[in-house]
Amino acid sequence: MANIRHALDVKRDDDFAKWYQAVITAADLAEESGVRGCMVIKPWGYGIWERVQRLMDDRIKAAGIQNTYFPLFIPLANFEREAEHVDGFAKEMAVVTHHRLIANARGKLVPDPAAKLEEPLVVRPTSETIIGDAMARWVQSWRDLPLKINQWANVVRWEMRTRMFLRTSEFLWQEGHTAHATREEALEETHRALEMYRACVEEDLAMPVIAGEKPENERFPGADETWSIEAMMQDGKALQAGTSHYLGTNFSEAAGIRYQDREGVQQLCHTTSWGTSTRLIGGVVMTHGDDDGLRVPPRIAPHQIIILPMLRDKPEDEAVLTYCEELQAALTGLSTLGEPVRILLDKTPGKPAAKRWDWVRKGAPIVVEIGPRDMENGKVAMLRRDQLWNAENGKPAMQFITREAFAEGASAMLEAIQDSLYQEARDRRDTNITRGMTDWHDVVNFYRKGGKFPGWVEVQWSKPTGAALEQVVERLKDEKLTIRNVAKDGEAADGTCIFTGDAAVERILIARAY
RNA sequence: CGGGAAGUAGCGCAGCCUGGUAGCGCAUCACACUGGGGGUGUGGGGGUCGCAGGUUCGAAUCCUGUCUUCCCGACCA
Repeated sequence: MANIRHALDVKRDDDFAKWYQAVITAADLAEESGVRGCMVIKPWGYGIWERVQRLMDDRIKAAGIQNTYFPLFIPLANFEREAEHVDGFAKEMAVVTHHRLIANARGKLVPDPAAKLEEPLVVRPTSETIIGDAMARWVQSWRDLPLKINQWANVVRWEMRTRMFLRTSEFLWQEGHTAHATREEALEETHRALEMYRACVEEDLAMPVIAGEKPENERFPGADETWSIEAMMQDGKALQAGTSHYLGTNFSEAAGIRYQDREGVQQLCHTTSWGTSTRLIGGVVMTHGDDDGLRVPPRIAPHQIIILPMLRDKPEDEAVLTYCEELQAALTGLSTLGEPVRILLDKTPGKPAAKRWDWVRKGAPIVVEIGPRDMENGKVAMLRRDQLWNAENGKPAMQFITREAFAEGASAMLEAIQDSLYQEARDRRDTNITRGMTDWHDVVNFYRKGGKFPGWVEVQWSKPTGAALEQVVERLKDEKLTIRNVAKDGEAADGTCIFTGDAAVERILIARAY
């Protein structure tokens, strides 16, 4: 195989964490802000987020859920009403205690002691408690149910250790909140949201996931059930890509969300909440990125086709540009993956070759380069991001095809790229879930000598609770392992528990995780 | 929050030990050459050395504090 000069100087195999940072910089997704754990999301990164938002929002609305907006600040007292919830979040909340600054003796601005808030305000880490208040006001009768709302917002969680996109102090997300008359209805909604996430992440982000229920110790604070979608990153670790919670009547009791049923009796609502965040972008990087930067699945690419005129400050430039504009016109109005194709004619000044590598690093699905000779021959030079290299000569696998043929095939090609990115990720995941281990020592050895890509292990267990579960969690923790979830469509248990030796009741996925 | 490392030009780094007011590669700018393509040459531009104090005639360099980042833990949708 020929020597390839990759667009990044860090390789995934050499240092995955460093590579991840390099992709974010090279693809111009985001940068550090100087504020602890907070990032600036740059146009290409935010453009991808806007696509994710758009596709997710369409699905949310299609499910009959309405968007709302609730305040950033939540009275501290709201959190005190649900014991488990406050336990879960107390250690990571940003609190506003003053509303004015004043210059001190040294001329420094400090919070004005006279402007101390009677009751501190918490910067929302999640909005169950304030939305619960609204639900209590809005729900009176069985006729008001179900109540289904969503909001797109920023939230703040004061994490000890942050990582761009994966765990930032402030992040962007959507949080859905619903209230129902019955447990059955609320559970149905919990599963509907989970399935919506699975579909969006697999179909739109081309990121295969396992949907399933979290064990008791991994539940959202205050939830009766927590379900998640888990994705396998290219280093074999798991990323929780979305969660959906059945909250029982816990938050209804805390906030007084009650309705009068048909018999005139007061009943507590059953509520749900579910969320996905900008963490998904980190997942896209670690799922589809390669040694040349990012590869953006066409459905979430802000631009799917980049037309790059090879301008050289020569008289024929104008004709080349016209030829490019004709191509753009021929492509405009084409539909791909159910939407109008998104094309960018990149006329920005700069050396064409340098611009090409910028787009490669950003991960635009298709780049077409057009120079004077292409124009003469009626052709385009096309580069597919998912088939970047010619392995024989180590050069970019440029394809020269007629402009008409490109325009005709562009839509199908984008669909093929979307599909191939998904298939590649799914194959990697499927071949890296190891099943059938029945002895805990085998799992320990597997991860201790597992090399760079141990992947996940599926084992059977007896679903212990309480202290017995704590023991299991400790054993896992010693190996830096976590239980991801119990796959919803997984096989039934038919053996013994790998931890206790009792009869197994279900199969769990074990992995190292982000 | 504990242990470790680091912060010097857009990116990656050297200089620090043995204080004497900054340097390299890539990127960038100008010009020339080149022209199926991340090219070549010449010449430029850009940095209050994270921030704040201190020691000193003099601090990127030594000391203290602080903020930020990365790695390992603990914690964590």
